Amino acid sequence: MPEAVLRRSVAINVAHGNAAAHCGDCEARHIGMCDALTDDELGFLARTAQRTTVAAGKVFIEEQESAAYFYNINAGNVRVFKSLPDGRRHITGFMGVGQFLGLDVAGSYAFSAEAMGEVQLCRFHRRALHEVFAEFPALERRLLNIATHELTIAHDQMLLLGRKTAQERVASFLMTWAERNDHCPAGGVPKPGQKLPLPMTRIDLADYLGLTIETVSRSLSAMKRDGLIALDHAHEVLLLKPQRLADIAAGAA
Amino acid sequence: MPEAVLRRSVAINVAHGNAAAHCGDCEARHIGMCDALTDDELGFLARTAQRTTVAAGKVFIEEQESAAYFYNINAGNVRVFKSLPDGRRHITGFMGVGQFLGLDVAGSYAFSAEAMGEVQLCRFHRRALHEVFAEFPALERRLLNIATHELTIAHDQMLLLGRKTAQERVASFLMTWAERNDHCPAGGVPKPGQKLPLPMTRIDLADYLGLTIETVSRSLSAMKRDGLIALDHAHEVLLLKPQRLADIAAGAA
DNA sequence: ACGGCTCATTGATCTGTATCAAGCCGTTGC
DNA sequence: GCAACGGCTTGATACAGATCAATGAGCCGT
Repeated sequence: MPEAVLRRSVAINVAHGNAAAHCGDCEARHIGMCDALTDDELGFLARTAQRTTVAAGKVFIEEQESAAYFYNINAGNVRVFKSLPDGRRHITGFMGVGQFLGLDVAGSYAFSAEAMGEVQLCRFHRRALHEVFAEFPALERRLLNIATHELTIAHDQMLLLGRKTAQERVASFLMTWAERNDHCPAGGVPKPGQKLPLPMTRIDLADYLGLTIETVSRSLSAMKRDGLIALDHAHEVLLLKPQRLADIAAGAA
Repeated sequence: MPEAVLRRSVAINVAHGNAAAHCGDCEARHIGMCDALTDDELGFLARTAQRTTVAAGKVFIEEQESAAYFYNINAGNVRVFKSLPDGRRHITGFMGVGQFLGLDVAGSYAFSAEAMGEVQLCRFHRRALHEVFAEFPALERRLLNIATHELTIAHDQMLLLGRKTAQERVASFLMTWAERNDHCPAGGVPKPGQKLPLPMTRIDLADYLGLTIETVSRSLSAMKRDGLIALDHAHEVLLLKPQRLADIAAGAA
């Protein structure tokens, strides 16, 4: 079963319970920023947090709006994007369970965020979070680590967007997505035949990789033709030659 | 006089003095991370810092090398870049006085850094810096703000690389570079006729914007032909119609 | 089972930028 | 002063990926 789908159903279950005040029971606890905190600290945090549910397709953060909240994703996936006036769009990332939204913000949001399916969020008032920082410096340390890690990812993506070919971009995406979904043994390459769910549309992929849907589709088809992947359903690939894909992703000459 | 040149000569002067132990006198004090610190804190910091000089063209951080140091730039400019095995290069940023190098690091550097001219650096052992954090949480807060700001810049650059045309990329660069050089009144547009120094080569610009040198050159020539800029020397532009340039940069339809 | 969506694939053609190729200009060294 | 070099511009051509255009494959509602 694709992990993303599993996550979504868990999320819906939780939504029916009344978990709002219990960060200790939060299904995202061990993944995101809350990992660094003790139960005491979580209790404090819970008082400043609100649970919200966002319907599929809803844009719940709009670029330019004044940035009142930070968010932590408890369930579901979110696309984070920026747009140009004529409608061109670029997706800066797909954020999943445990990930943090609203880090790169000063005053007003520099991005929009849209729920890919139904999404469960933990929402913090920005001001309240600063009080939490004062109380628990560990959280701030944790956020610095997260920001630093996202910066590295962003720089990798710049290399991809600035200098990689279409095939290299798609191969790179498959590798990082496999890693995100825990399909890579510690820094290595996924095992041959690994099944990989692609919850996003081709439009999402194109907007993430700086390509068009047709080029994404053609790149995947070419990989299929070359026996690198199998692609029976549009939203699921089998990584037949992961090492070869990793080499292409790395731009091996 | 172009600001970058001025900065460089200041740097050289300082290098001849013995400023190594006196962060309070540091010419970069009010610009970078040290801004958040008191004199006491600076004294503590000075004990863990080393001044170094790097010759023009020297690559002083190599991607993949284990990341022993953080750096603060006291004088000069640095290009930060990533490379692919076949030599393709992408410049993730041009770093100047007061800026911090080595933020997006875990274990080994994810980027290389090269001195564009002679560069003066303040070098901190990573471990020592963590001790400083423990002593002065303000520094950590400051670094989170810096990382967060860099993340915003990185996301803007992704939009540029993924979705903007060559002209839009060059116009965007001119606008952000003007802002970096304090040529923009508080969030506005530079005044018409503003002189802007371009200390980097066309190759640098191309590698920063995901283009080739020829395309950068042609884009600049087109802007010149259209009366948007004047370009008498290769390393200096006059922004004749900054508002129009800003519109192009923003992707105005 | 069927019509009507939306999304993905595939094919034909076009185009923005890359690549290839001179020439030019400013600087350095003799 | 002049040759030689490196970096920039300009022109001619090529090509990767965009755009335009069908067609196909799921999927939902009835």
